[in-house]
Amino acid sequence: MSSSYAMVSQDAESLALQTYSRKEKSLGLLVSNFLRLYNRDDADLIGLDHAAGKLGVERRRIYDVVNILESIGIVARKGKNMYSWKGFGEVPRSLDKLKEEGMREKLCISSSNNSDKVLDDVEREESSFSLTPDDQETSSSSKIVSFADQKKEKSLWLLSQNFVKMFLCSDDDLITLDSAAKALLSDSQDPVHMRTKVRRLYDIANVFSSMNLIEKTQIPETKKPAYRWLGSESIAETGTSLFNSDEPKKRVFGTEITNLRAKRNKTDCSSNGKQIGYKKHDDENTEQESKPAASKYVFGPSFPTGAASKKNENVRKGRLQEIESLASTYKPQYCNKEITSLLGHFTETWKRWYAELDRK
DNA sequence: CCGTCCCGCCAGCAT
DNA sequence: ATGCTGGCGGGACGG
Repeated sequence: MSSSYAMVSQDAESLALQTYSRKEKSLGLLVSNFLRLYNRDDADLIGLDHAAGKLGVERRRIYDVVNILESIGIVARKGKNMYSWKGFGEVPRSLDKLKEEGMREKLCISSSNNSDKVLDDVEREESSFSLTPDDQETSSSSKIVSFADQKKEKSLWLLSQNFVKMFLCSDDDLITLDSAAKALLSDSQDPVHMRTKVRRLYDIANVFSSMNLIEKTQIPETKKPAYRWLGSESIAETGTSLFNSDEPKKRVFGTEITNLRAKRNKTDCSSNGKQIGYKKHDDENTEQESKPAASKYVFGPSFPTGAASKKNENVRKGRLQEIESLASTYKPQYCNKEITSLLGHFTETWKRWYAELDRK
């Protein structure tokens, strides 16, 4: 049935498929793009749908990003579907607070030691920031007395903060996700819970890594992967690196890629009734592959949204369009050093893909 | 084989 | 009921 597709691009298709890498859709990458998207000027509000569309990912992923970023004050929830951009400048403040809290709670863990039962958890008190001046709220119903917060006991937001606290309060700057999970689970080392916790920690660690807040390394002896705290200076770097450029022309990123418009539909992408109306500029690619650095925006979703792993995929040959959109997406103009290096490995894939394109 | 971790189901709460 | 959130863990991917 869905096999023979007399098309020369058939090979390109498979190549694209084999070129595809999970890394292209990693949370870390998503966050990088997210940050880049909203760090411009005093970016104001962040609409979840807007972000999802712009970044080419499903809504669900935006929640992950936003929850983690909120844990260190980069964004703040404004309301339904809406977050506000606070910026990196807010991070040091948040970190200080977190450190203070952490010290107070003495939630730090020790490196591989029988832990004393630390009844961490959150108390039903506190947790009311409400700071954030400006806020033109109608000054009414703005005090969430925070009751029944038992739900967020497991929130990514809290986990993220606790993870940060560990770095801020621990004497040892190398922390493994296992130790973190163990510490955050108090003591019950139930393998199942541990596993789940670690899974979440991976997400958080990836996000912070992509922000250069922490760095992945490994413990000299054990060789076990661990994370090292880098601090907010690194973040500042990321944030200030584009202090001048601002936007030469308000031409944001034409990332209109296969936007999964439908809410939570699943599988296949049926009709992508969108013709990618990319900016203008010819930029017919075919030579940018010689410039590894400055890889800018990374496309989020893989081409055939669901064809990659689902069964009922109908090979659409609308790839051409996507290719074009991707080409227009690639705009070598911003050169963030750290991000560039961060995306170094990714750039390879990028280039290879272009090479393939060219061949075709 | 195992460390990572993407994906999206679906429970809970809000509207 | 519809829509927004976001735990949670199956199982695919990469080394």
